[in-house]
Formats: sequence, C-alpha cells, structure tokens
Amino acid sequence: MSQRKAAGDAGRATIRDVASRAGVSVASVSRVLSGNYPVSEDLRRRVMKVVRDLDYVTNAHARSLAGGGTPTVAILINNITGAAFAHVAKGVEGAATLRGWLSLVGTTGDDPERELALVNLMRQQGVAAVVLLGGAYDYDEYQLRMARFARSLDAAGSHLVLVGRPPLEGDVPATTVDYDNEGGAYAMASHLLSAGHRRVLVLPGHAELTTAQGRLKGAQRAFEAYGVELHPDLVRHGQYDYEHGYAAVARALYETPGFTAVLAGTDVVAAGAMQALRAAGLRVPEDVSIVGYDDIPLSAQLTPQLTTVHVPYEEMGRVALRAVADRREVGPDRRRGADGDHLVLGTHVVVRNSVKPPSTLRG
Amino acid sequence: MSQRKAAGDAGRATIRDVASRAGVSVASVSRVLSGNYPVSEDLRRRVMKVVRDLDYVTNAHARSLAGGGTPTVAILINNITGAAFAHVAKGVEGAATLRGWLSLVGTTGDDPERELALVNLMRQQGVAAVVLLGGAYDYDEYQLRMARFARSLDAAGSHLVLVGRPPLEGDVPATTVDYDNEGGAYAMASHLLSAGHRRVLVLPGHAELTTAQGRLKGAQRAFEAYGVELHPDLVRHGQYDYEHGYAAVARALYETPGFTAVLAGTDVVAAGAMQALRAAGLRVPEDVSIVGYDDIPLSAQLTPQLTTVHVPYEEMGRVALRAVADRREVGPDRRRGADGDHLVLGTHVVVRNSVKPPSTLRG
DNA sequence: GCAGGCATGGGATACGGTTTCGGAACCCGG
DNA sequence: CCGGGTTCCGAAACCGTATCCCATGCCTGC
Repeated sequence: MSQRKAAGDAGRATIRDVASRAGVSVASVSRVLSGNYPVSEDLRRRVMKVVRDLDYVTNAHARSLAGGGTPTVAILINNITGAAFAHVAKGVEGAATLRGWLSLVGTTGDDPERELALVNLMRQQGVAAVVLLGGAYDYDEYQLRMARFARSLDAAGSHLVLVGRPPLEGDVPATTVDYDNEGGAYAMASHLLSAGHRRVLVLPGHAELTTAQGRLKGAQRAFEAYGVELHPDLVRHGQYDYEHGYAAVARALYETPGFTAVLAGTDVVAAGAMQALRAAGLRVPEDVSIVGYDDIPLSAQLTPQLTTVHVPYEEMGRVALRAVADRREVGPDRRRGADGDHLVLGTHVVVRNSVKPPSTLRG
Repeated sequence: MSQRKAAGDAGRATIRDVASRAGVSVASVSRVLSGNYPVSEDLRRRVMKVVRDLDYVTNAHARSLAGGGTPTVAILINNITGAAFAHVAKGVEGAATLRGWLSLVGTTGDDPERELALVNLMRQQGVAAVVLLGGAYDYDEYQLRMARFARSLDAAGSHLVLVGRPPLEGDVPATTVDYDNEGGAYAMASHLLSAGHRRVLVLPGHAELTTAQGRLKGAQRAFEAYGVELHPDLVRHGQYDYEHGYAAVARALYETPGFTAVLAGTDVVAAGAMQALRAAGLRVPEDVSIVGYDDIPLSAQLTPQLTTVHVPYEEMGRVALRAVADRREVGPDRRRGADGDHLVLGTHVVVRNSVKPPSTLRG
C-alpha cells in the first residue's frame, strides 16, 4: 500500500521532498539552506520557493548527527520557583539565545538520584555544557559525585559548570562561577555592628548547605573584627524559606529574647522574620532591625524596604555561558590549567530602610 | 594515520565500540539497552559490563533519528523571572520529567520576531509540543499568527498549547489551558463591594493584554451587579509590575482622591500600590483596602497579607502536559473535534488581611 | 579552436542508532 | 537419528542531513 512517501503525508517534509520537488539534488538544498557554499541565484530561488511552500525546517537531530547542529546548554536547578535561581537561569538563557544556542532545563528537587539521572540524560543529548545551579550540601560524598560528573561530561566532549557552589578540589575538569559569599556576609554583619547592634539573631540557613556555611563564616569574622561575641544560642539554622524565618524568630523571642537585629540568610527568610516580629507587636526597624541576603525583587517590595546584600545572579548566568562558549572556541585541547576555571564575582551591601541603631542607643 | 577509531579516543563511545568490545553485534547492544526485546541473561551481563566500563550513553540524536527518542516539550515564556510563569513552568517540567520527557525553555521577551524564531527552532527539534505561556496582546494580527503556528506545528507532528491565553477562533489544531480569569475578578470585586467599598481604584493592567481585559470585565460585571458605577477616572492601565502599582496610586491620590480600596490586576502591582499608600501616610487596610490577583508567594509575605485570587498555575502546567501526552497516546488521527482542546480551571478568592470595610462605615 | 581553470551541481558516504528479516543453535518428541 | 518449533543473535536497511569528491559546463587566454 503506502509507498515510502505518500501524497499528503502527515509527517514532516524532508530535505528529499524539497529536492525532488525543486528538481535539484539533496546536496544543493542543504547548501542553499546552510549557506556555506556558493550557489547560483537561480538555484537559491527555486529551492527557497519550495521551502516556503512546504514550510520546511531542517531536522535538528539529523543535522547534529551529521556534524552540524546548534549547541545546547543544560540548566539543572533545585527548584525552578526560587527567585535567585530564576535570575541565573535568565542570564544563562539570554546569553545562550544571543549566540543561537538552545537551553534545556531540568529540576532536581534536591534529590541526588534525579541529579545523576539528569546529568546522564544531558550527556545523551550531547549538550555543550551542564550548568548546576545553587548551593550544595557538603556531605563527604558530594565532592566525589561532582568529580565523577565532571570527568564523565568531559569525556563526552561536554563540560560541567558549577554556579553558586564552591569549586571542586583537585584536578577536575569543571568550571566554577561563584560570588563573594563570605565577603558579602562580612560586610552585611559589619553594617549592623557599626550601627551599634550587639545582640544579633543570625539565621544562616541549613547547616550543611555550602551557601549557609559561607554566610555564617563571614558574619563570624565580622563579629571577631568588632570584638563582639556571637552567642551560639542566637544562631539558628533552618531552611531558606519564609516559614523558617517566621518560626525561628517566634521561638527566639520566647527562648532568647533581647536581640536588637536579625541577620537573615536570605531575603525570603528576612520576610518571614519581619512578619513574626510584627505579629509580636514589634516594629521594624524601630524595635528590631533586619537585613537579608540576595537582593531579589521582593526585598524592595517589603515594608520597610530591606537592607540586603546584592548578588549578581543574572551576571553569573551570563558569565557561566560565556565561559563555556570561550572554552569551546579555543578548542578542547588547550583546556588544562586555564585560569578561567574559577570566576568570582563581587557582592555589595544595598542600604534601604530596615536598619536603625538599637533603641538603647537612641535614648 | 588515524583510523576511524583511534585508541584512547577523546570523543564519546559509540554503540559499535561497546559491541566490538563485548564481542557481540551492534543490534544486541541496542536491544539490551532499550530492553524491548528478549535477550539472554548472559548477553545482558556482558554488554552491561562494557557499558559501565566505558561509561557509555546512547546518542539521543541518533536514537531520535532512528525512530525512538525521548519526547520533548518546549516552554516559551515572556520573562522567566515572573513568579506566575515560574509556577506554570514548574508544573510542565515536573509532569514532563515524571514521564521521562525533556523540557526545553525559551524566552520571547514580548517580541513577536523572537517568538516566531523560537517556534521554528522548536519545530526543528521535533518537539512533541510547544507550550506558550502568559497573556497575549490582542492585536488583530495575533489570531492569525497563532493559527499559523498551530497549523505549522501540527503539520510537523507537533502541537501548540496555549496556557493562560484565550483560545483561538475557528478550526485550529491547538489546545488551550485556561483559568476562569473573569470569574475570579468578579468574585474579587464582589468581595470589596460587599465589604461596603464604593469608590475603588482599579489597576487592571495593560489595556491590550487579554488577561487584563478579562480581569477588568469581571470587575465591571460585579459593579453592575451591585448597581455601583465604576468611574472611568478610577481605572488606570499600565504594566504588570511594582513600579506601575506605585506610580498609579501616587497619581491617583493626587488626581482622583477619595477611593477606599484598590483592585490590583496582579499581586506585584498590589505590592507597589501598598507601598505608595504607605508613603502617603495611609494605613492598609484601615484607610485603604487592597486586593491582588494571582496568589503568588509574595502575597502571603506582605504586611498585611494580601487578599487575592488564587490561580492554579502549577496545576495548569501539569494539565497542559497531560493534554499533549494524552493526544499522543490516542494517536494523531483521532484529533479533530476532541473536546479536550479547551480546558478551564477554576479560581477562588483567598481572604487574608488586606481588606476592611471603608472607614466611613466604621464610624 | 582548443586546453585549462573556475564556478556549480550531483552522487555517495558518514553520522550513531533502531528494527526487520533471516539464519543458526538448541530443544523436544517420534 | 531426524524434522519442526523456539530462542537468540547478527547482517543489513533505513532515519534525515552535511560534506567530500567528482563531473559538467562555461569562460578565458593563447
């Protein structure tokens, strides 16, 4: 019955269809479309007409099999609804599109199994790079897992990029795009200390999360520099979410009252903290000051607007993509020992309205 | 010099490498890996060992060329940082991953040119479906553009899905996943009216945006039902962003004061409005009530927490993916006239703390 | 007027898999 | 010991495109 190509075929048109219909060879159609070979004006016109008539587009899979093909970058993220991550993704995607690259996206949901499955899936897709976003849990096994990913991707001609995570140890073929996490926390804590605050509630985040560790360490350094003790009871770990901010402050007001400021690990945590203070009848910043971290849009939309640390998320995304694009241009051979494999971007404090000196100092 | 396959090859391993190294045929390796054909235990073991040794993964492009391949869904979005869109994307991506599908993502930035380019790019990729997210600008040309996309994708064996946009007119091969936008606005406005508000500032959004049009219409219907005039001067159009909310309220306080409530087109607009009222020394909700629309996380994080309309964004994403997955299972032939091509999900008001009766009624 | 060069188009092959088809080995009962 | 039916596996034909290599036609220079 059905020959190889029936009339009125439901499938998509192939380059052969175009060729036969235009009365030329397959090679010519390919050349007209890719435009990297001299073709007569007459041929081009004839082919293009048929291409328009058939609404033909080349098959990307076939093209990439045959050697050509658009590079693709994969973005792997914990939770796509996080504001910070969205901005990194925007940076990556924007820079990718600018060069005609494509971007795939996958969410891991903090599950190592899914992370592995996704990395393999991306390897199958032959992506130019896999970008892993967000802080990592610093278990022993972590470094090994990442190193394995890095080598595995490298062997397949791809490349691993870590964004917002600490770099891998040893000679591992991976690129890290980082920001001065600890420095930002140092500056932010200093801001509170220089305003006169001495008892500060610190909500760094999950204790095993590298991001939280850095922010806590930066704060500790600032306290040391000011010769102020950071009392362990005033450090409360927990998730990076609104609920934790709320709950932690509510408990602290009951268990360890007397703090005059809250140093939150995240703007969202700060929002929760602010709400809890208000629910307890305390005013921000008159009674208690609050600072956040990340400078997501929310921080400017709270009342009062939040003093926080700006992290160049979108920029990090762009830089990450540029790094892999550059690598790929210099060729895969000149790659060892390049100094471009750990990029650090700066952070800075954004002063808004959520900090005042403690009331004891204001008489 | 270099034969087809040099030792210590830098490229990725092929199925032929695995086959020769395991001493079996290429076909056998394929069968072991895809698992859709009976294979002896001995063969399976031998092949799998080599697969692990070589860290081999199949080439997705080759596989999809040959007929197999993982289905892919493309998500096209205006602005990846919008909270509502992020939730839809989460729904789509989650449901896709659940079935082993892949998700591509692209951002259009409200540019029709880029939208066209992306749709074509996705057609090249042979995606199972293209999901277009977000309200559309209702220019004349719009229906034609979308119809063209729909037919073009359909002819290529793909499918267009519109999420959060009104359905296309006529017999167009597209699926629409929508929510009861106008109904939500009706309920929200009724909530304000039944609280006693009569002079309400309405900030529906951009006048040409279908979403904004529906929200305004719903509000108008509620006003009519209550026999209250909605004065044109109190309707102010503008972008769906914080700045517009702020600016519109600031101007309204000067030009058309006396309103006792703000009906914002979006939670983010409501946040801006709230800030502007507060900057003018007005209290929310004691002096002026505010309601939003969308129920994004922000709405629960504002002070006071925002009364708003819940839109099932994530659910819409899941439903959208389910719709295309179902279509593809019943086969491409039974597709005309299916009633599954316009799905509408419900909305409902979420009452929080941003509404009180107007002060005139409270003595 | 003819040889050589250049500009173009076509045929064949490669890319890395999946799948169909057919053959070999093995088991069974007669 | 042999025929017929199962099981498994291998050879080969694609999937749709890019590109290498060669053939052709025309122009140019002598």
